[in-house]
Amino acid sequence: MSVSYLLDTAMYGNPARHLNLSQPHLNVYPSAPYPDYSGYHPGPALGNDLHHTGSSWSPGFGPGSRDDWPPLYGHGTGHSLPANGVEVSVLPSVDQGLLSGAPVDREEPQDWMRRSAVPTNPGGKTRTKDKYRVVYSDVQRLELEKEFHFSRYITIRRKAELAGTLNLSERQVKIWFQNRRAKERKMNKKRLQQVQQSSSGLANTTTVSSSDSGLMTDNISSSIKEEY
DNA sequence: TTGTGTTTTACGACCTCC
DNA sequence: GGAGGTCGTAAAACACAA
Repeated sequence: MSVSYLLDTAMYGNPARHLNLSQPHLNVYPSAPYPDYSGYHPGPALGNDLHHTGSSWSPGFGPGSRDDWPPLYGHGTGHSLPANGVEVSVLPSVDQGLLSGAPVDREEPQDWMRRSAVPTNPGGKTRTKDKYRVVYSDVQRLELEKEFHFSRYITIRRKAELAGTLNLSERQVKIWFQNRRAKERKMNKKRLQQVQQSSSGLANTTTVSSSDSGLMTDNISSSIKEEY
């Protein structure tokens, strides 16, 4: 099980999300599954709880060191994880049907506990040798991907909502979107190069004018856009 | 195992816009 | 000047072949 599976089966099969939100990006779900979401391959140990990442932060990573870090990172959120490692109730604005209806793999409690090894961060720095970065949970990434599908650029309001919902800081959400756009550009570039390589092979046998090749590039670009 | 390549968070530098 | 954008990069996390 992976997020991509969830995106394919649950996310796109349930386009009626955010209907209760005043979001400008409506009716933007593509009919086809998102083709570029291929990266992330969580292993069986990856869970769907929203807390294992948060609990993996030492108090030094909490609000004391970063203003915009959610209280989650300071521990003591008061949440108790159920046996299946998922606490859906922490996603009040998230599509509950998605979370409850999709056949999500549940990791064993010992898995998220194992991944929640709490580092110490006496210096209070953002990056330390102990914990350079956290790994977002499946649910967090799924919701971020869903939002990214809605819009490549998240609004301030939606960013705040998502941050609160996913127990991430707004900064984390912002950076996630930046990284996600970078990933998309990288994939588009790669795809374009592949197509151009194959088309250059054709150019050896058939003469293609420069204007035609430019048109082909435009077509490729438009086709890529249409995929979103 | 382990070595290696890829992906995922996170940041700094720099730029643009308001 | 602050917020947020891209670009480049560091390093952890992960996948996988040998």
